[in-house]
This record gives sequence, C-alpha cells and structure tokens, in this order.
Amino acid sequence: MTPEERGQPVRLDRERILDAAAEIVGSEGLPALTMRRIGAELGADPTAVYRHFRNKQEMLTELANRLFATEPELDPATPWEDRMRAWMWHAMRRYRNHLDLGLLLAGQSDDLPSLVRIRERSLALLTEVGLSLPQAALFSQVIENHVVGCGLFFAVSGWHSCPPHESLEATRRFYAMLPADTAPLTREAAPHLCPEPDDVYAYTTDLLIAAIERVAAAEGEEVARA
Amino acid sequence: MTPEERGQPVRLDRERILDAAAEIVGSEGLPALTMRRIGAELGADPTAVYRHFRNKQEMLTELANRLFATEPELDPATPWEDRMRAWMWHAMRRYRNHLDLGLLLAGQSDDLPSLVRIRERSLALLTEVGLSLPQAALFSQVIENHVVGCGLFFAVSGWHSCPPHESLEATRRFYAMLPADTAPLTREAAPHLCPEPDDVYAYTTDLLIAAIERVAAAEGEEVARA
DNA sequence: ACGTAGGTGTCAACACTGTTGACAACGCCG
DNA sequence: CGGCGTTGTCAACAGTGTTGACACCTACGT
Repeated sequence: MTPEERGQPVRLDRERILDAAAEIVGSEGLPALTMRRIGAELGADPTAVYRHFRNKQEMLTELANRLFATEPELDPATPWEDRMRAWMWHAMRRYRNHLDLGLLLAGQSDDLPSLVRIRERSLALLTEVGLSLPQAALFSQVIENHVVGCGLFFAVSGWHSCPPHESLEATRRFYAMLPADTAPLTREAAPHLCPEPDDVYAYTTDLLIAAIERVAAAEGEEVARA
Repeated sequence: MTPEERGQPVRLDRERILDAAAEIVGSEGLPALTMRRIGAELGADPTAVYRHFRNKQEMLTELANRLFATEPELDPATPWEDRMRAWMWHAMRRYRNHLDLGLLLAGQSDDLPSLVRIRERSLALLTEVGLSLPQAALFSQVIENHVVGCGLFFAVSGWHSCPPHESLEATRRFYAMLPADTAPLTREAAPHLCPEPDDVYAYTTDLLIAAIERVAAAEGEEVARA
C-alpha cells in the first residue's frame, strides 16, 4: 500500500522528479514535458516540483546534465583514428538524439560537470596524437563546432531517432521537378542531392581527422628539426 | 488623420503583418513575437492576423523565407577561393544572426524558394571549380551541414548579434580554476581554450575549401589522364 | 514528551500563450 | 440600391509557468 493510496501525499525529491522528466522526454519528447504532466506522472500536484527546483529552467539544466553524462568506452588498444572517429560519432549522436535538450545545453555557459568532462577527454585525444596544447585547444573547438552543429542540425531537421529516408527521397523528387531556367543545376543534380546525413557526417569527420593528423605530423617535424 | 484615428479599423495585409513581425524579431527577438504583440504593433486586434495567415506557424515560415532571401553579390572577377569563403560566411551569418528563425527553417522541408536558390548557387560555385555533379552534390551538403550547424550553434550559444567577448573570458577563468586531478588538461589549456568563434569558423571553413580544391584537382587529373 | 519551526504537498489564482466562433462593419459587385 | 463576402473586434477556451496562502507532517530542542 503506497503512501498516496493511504491518502498521504507522495514524497518527492530531485531524483524522482528527474526520473519522471527523463521518462516523459524519452517517450514523448520535450514539448510534452510540462509541469502539470510531471505532476500527473508522479501522482502529485504540479506545483510540488517548485519545492525542489527554483523553476523549470533549473530542472531542465539538471536533466540535460544527466543525459549528457554518458560517455563511450574507448579501448586504448584500437588505433587512434578509430577512437577519434568513435568519439566524434558518439558526441554527435548525443545532440542528435536528445534533440532539444542539446539546444538547451548549448545555450548556457559551460559550467556543467558533464561538459567539462567531455572537454577534458577531447583534449586528451588531441594531445595523444601529438598536437601541442594550443593546437589541441583550437581543434577541440573545431570539433565541438562540427559535432554540436551537425547534431543540432540533424535533430532540428526532424531526425529525432530514425533516419528520415522517405523524406529525403521526396525532396529529391521535388528538386527533379524544378523549372530548368531558374534552378538547372539543382534539377540536374537531383539524383545525387540529399545524401544520407550519416554519410555526409562521416565524410566531414574523416576530413577533419585527416587534417588533425596532418597538423600533428607537421608539428612533430618542427620539433624534430629543432 | 489615419483611419484608426477616425475610428475606422486598420487595414492589414500579409506584407504589413510581416513587416511588423520582422521589426519585432529584429529588435526584441523571437520570444517576443506573440500574436498579441503583433496586434499591438499594428494597432489592431491580435486575432485579425488569422484573417491573413492560417496560424502562427504559417506566418513564421513566410517570415523566415523573407529573411533568408538576401544573397551576397559575388564579383566573378575575384578568385574562386575568396568567393567561396564570402559565400560560406554570408550563409553562416544568416543563421547566426536570425537566430531561431534558422531553427524554424531548418526544421521543415526544403521547398522554400529562398532555400532552393541557395542550393543552386552553392552547386554553381562547386562545379565552377571543377567538381563533378555528384561530388558537387556531396560537398554542397557538407557545406550546408557546416554552415547551418555552426550558425545554429553560435546563435544558440547566445551570440545574437555581437561577440560575447567577456563571457568567453569568464569561461576561460572557470577552466583555469578546475581541480588538477579531474581536469588537468582543461586546466592547463585554459588560456588557449574558448577561442573567438569567428576564428574557429574561419579555420574550419578554410580547411573545407582546401579539401574541395584538392578533390577538384584530383578529378581534373583523372579526366586529363583518360 | 511536548511544542515549535521548517520543509513539503495542495489548492486557487494570475499573467501569459495560441486559437476559435459569433458579431458587426466595411467595400465591392450585380 | 441590395446582398454578400471579406475583414476587424470581442469574449472565451484550453493550455502554459509561476506565486502566495494554507495545511500537514516531520524532526529537532528543551
């Protein structure tokens, strides 16, 4: 017999609230995450949440921090390139799948623990391949732009969790039917346009990784010469 | 003596409404763009807007389409590299400055006229440097990911219109004060972290342009050999 | 053991939001 | 001139986040 069945009000804490919030966001998306919905999920009054969080924004921040705390395990035995690739893919997917929480997270200052941890591991990977600290700092930001940018873009483009295959095909058909006098190239290139987002991301990611290795090699040369 | 001063209701049309909406978004940001605010701006009842747009979403779409219709003039005499660079910068700034409208625009299918026009010019630039149509299609998407992604990221990071110089400095100080046992690299690299977003964007953009020229050159080789 | 103080859940209410249906005035066309 | 469609206005509805008053329950000090 639970407390609420005995007529006693439910007892909440930040954890229970965040659990419920994560459950709602995971199954119905961020727009469904309203205070009243949380209250219903917990069997408590919506305003009870305000006893544990100053406001919704604070709750969302903590929720985002929790969802972004997952990190991939990178086997140090695998080649650096593969680890870097895996790392960048994992980071991108975080933003792509958790959709609007990424937006929320990108929109505030960097003092969340999970974000600091990500920065640290990014720097570790970059210095490991031979980059100097200033160069690693620069590339760490280049990677963040790429990863977060693409993740947000994919998420916003309605990717949510499964690839929008038929929507790409529809756009391709739309391009193919454009008038030849205003958009000849788009019309002609239609079959090749709208490639799978994953393929594009893979291409750009490998481009960046190659660039990193080139710079690292150049820095190594310089050090060796001196 | 205006009509409303004579007691007559104001006469609206899509243009006037979009003008008011653009004015509000430009000066106070998208969150301030409410139907009631538009009504106040026009001196009319908020619900009058519904005589001209099915709902707010439709109005926003048209507004986004209008704001994204501006294109840079590229002098064909300037070197290809510079034109490409200018093009990518202009495109990124569109998303960065117009903030959430970019989000809105990225979130829907590609059938807006202004977006088709952008795609066409992108393909024109890429084929001009020697890329085959399939390669141009791929790179056009790579560029879109890069440009839109970074633009959205910058916008969401609270860039709005002027560079957040002091906020970068604050984060740098925060990094420098991290405990050495959990985030040693971040702590040590603090002075080099948080580079100006524009510098990072410039670096990545040039990286992409160099990659495009390399692929174009390789394709040229291949054609020449055959 | 009692009394009190603080923390917590509940309820009603406020200020917002987008949106709809009824009503009335306007202008245009037959 | 008569009617009718278009458009602006008003009241209202279902939502949203948030606050203050009230009541309870728990834990602590004497």
